[in-house]
Amino acid sequence: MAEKNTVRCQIVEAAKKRFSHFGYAKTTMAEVAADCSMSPGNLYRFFPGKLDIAESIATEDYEKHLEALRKLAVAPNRTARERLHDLLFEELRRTYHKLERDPRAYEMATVIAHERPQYANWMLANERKILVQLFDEAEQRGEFAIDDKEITAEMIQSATMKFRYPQLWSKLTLPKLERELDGVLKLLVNGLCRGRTSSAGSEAAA
Amino acid sequence: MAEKNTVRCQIVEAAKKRFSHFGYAKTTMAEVAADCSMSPGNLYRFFPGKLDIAESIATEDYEKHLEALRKLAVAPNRTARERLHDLLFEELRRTYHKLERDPRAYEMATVIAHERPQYANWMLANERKILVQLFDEAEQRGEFAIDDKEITAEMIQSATMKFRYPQLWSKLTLPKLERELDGVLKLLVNGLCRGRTSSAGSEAAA
DNA sequence: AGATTGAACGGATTGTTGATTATTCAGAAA
DNA sequence: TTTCTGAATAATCAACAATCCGTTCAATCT
Repeated sequence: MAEKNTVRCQIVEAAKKRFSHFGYAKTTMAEVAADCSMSPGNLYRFFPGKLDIAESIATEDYEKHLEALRKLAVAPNRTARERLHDLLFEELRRTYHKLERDPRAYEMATVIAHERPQYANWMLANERKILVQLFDEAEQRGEFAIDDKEITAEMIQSATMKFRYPQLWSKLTLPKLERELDGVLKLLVNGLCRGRTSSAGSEAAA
Repeated sequence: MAEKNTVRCQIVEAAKKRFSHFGYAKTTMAEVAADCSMSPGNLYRFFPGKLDIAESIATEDYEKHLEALRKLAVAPNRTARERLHDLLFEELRRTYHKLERDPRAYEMATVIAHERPQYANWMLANERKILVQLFDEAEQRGEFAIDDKEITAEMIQSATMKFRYPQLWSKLTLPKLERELDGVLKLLVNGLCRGRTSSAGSEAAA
């Protein structure tokens, strides 16, 4: 990813600096080109447009996140329930901290989400694959009983939507969001119906 | 509600016509006043401001909705699960159709949500009361086993957030939303854990 | 040939100005 | 006195001009 195509990388790095310092809108293609000692027109031999540079930056970061999620999904010595917990919390915390720390990230997320609606779907689909894998394993171990794993993964995503882009839909603090996610997860795992009161209560949330 | 304070009512009715015909922004206080044969200044003896007229209209409509929900929550000859289903579907369908039918409603919802953030919380709290009542009954009948009903109601609202203001957060069609809500509800009721596969499948969704 | 430039195009954005409108309040009507 | 008015005010909005910037491409360089 960082090896091939050095010029592309140079452009991405220059843009990364500008975007995070001045924001996406306030950065011009001419500036990025100048940082790379080339003409604006030449950028278009490497990217179809400005937005694609932003997408490239976002994707690079997201791939790291995905890798972290994959690790959590197959962590040894953890129950399926615990691993599901870890996945959802990692998702919440990463997004929360990213938007908290860097207000520019919010701008980029908004622009990409608006101009490339499919991008968010692609991310969801990636994470669904991880969930399905987790469910497969959980079923073999007899922890979960799931009809259609792909559909179930979609439902989990539906139900945890509020925690995926936290500060977009509420002004809640991270601790409050964590408590809420923990509650939702407990419900999703145990259900409302009378049955196992699953001795394991909520895990540490602070 | 419609009896006392005839002048207030007259104002609300005039505003209702204007708002739904021309929209909130394109309606002026002077026009509403003229429709009531009074001066603009006089409106302020009955409402603190323009937004409060809109809120009044919204609340009047919402009270009807709440009443419908209360009825569904205590419908005889229905299991708790079915009543929960009815509540959530009524919520989804009402909002969906309201925004579908009348683009002006979308404008008003947006303005109120933006200028009066507490309004949405008030609505959620109202509906939580209904959920708690439903849970109380369900527990007595042995259908659900719930620790803290108030918290559980919050979690249900969290998990079904996507279906509360449907076209705000997705471009899905009503049938797709209904299928998804059905899936989420099934998960919330039964849980992921192996246990009862609850012979009752999903109820009619189309 | 292929790679690169930078001036030129047009769509979007910004700043400015003038008009509109929510809200107030001193005073007129009842 | 209480109820209402409508002109005054300050904030917002709409329209227009000027500028900016993403993108293209004919010309230049290697």
